[in-house]
Amino acid sequence: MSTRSREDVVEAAGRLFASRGFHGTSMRDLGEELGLLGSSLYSHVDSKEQLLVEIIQRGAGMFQEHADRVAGGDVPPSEKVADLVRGHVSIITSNQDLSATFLNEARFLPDESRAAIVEMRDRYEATFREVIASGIADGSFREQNPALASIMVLSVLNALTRWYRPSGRQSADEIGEAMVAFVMGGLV
Amino acid sequence: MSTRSREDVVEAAGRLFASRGFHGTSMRDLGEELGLLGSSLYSHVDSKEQLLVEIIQRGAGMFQEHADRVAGGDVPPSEKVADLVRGHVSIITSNQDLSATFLNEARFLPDESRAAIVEMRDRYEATFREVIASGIADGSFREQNPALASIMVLSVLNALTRWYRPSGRQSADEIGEAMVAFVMGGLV
DNA sequence: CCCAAACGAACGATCGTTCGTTTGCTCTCA
DNA sequence: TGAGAGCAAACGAACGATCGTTCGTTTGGG
Repeated sequence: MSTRSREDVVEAAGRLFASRGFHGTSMRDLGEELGLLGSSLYSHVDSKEQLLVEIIQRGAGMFQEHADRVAGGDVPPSEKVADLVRGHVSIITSNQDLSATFLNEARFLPDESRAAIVEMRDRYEATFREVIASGIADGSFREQNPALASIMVLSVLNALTRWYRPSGRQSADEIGEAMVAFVMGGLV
Repeated sequence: MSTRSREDVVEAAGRLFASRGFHGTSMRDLGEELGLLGSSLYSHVDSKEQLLVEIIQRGAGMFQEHADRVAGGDVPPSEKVADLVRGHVSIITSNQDLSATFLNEARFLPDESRAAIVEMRDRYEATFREVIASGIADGSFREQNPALASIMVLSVLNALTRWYRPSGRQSADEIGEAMVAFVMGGLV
């Protein structure tokens, strides 16, 4: 029997936390997923909480980088919104467990790490809000509350973690384009 | 010290399941919320699982009735979509804990009751899908995949359980109208 | 005085985690 | 080439805590 890496453990934890929830997953469950005893996981990891923190930090980091890249670009606001949507869909569809755990289990983080994650999430949402506000200012979008608009856009995107299956009828790209169309229509 | 009713227990359970999750809430937590010991809850309730089943069945029932009422109405599809949206927003904003538990914790139901709930949820989504399909057929909405469109609409609505606070800046009605506008724009 | 409600001790199961031991691969050197 | 040392990985028993739940007892309002 071959040996597992720390990365294997993190990946399996992401899978189980995403499908059964953090509190619904025991270390023995996680061990079984890897063909190990629960106690053997402590050769790779300090604690169950550390696993949650690490997974969620990775998730938050992916979205953060994406938002910063798009926000820094030199294109009109409506195009930035489309890019934000496409990138968000791409991140979720190609990192489903990480994204689902980040979006659904962050409330179970220990206090110290939760604050940092909440701040990253707020910054991410602020990027959407500001881009939408610019689009309203330059007339690309109709007059509306940018905070509420950004929440609705993110709602469409984040729900992907709940229903997307790679084996589904439409490809990730097709879904991305459908979401761009829906969101742009909702904003104009 | 006054006495608690079974209804008090169900309501408190909805509140805790919504905020801490089913597996994150112990019977002793729930007792404490009511000023009781965990064991005292069994004067009102058979099991923790029964509480989850009852809360989720109530939630599912509310959405079900709403969809059936709107679907049976004699108005054009685009108006039905607006009514579906308004009613959905109203249900969530006035039954937040019930809705959140229904939408987020249904995966932890015991197998027997989960099947029935999944079927109700599928029927509810089918109502949205069929109304949207009618709207496409009569030219109110642009050509598009009705299944994907209904998922996106419901994504906007269901995310309400995650961010709506009665003390927030906009009233439930204002949010409802903003969502009608966003969704109708996304569909046309 | 009755009876539902609440108590509080206790049950077996499972939780996250620790720790001494065993396993089996890799590297070294005769 | 092969014996053996070193070491990370995995084991498995065990820890105290907490889980959902049971049950005999106490309590207090109608």
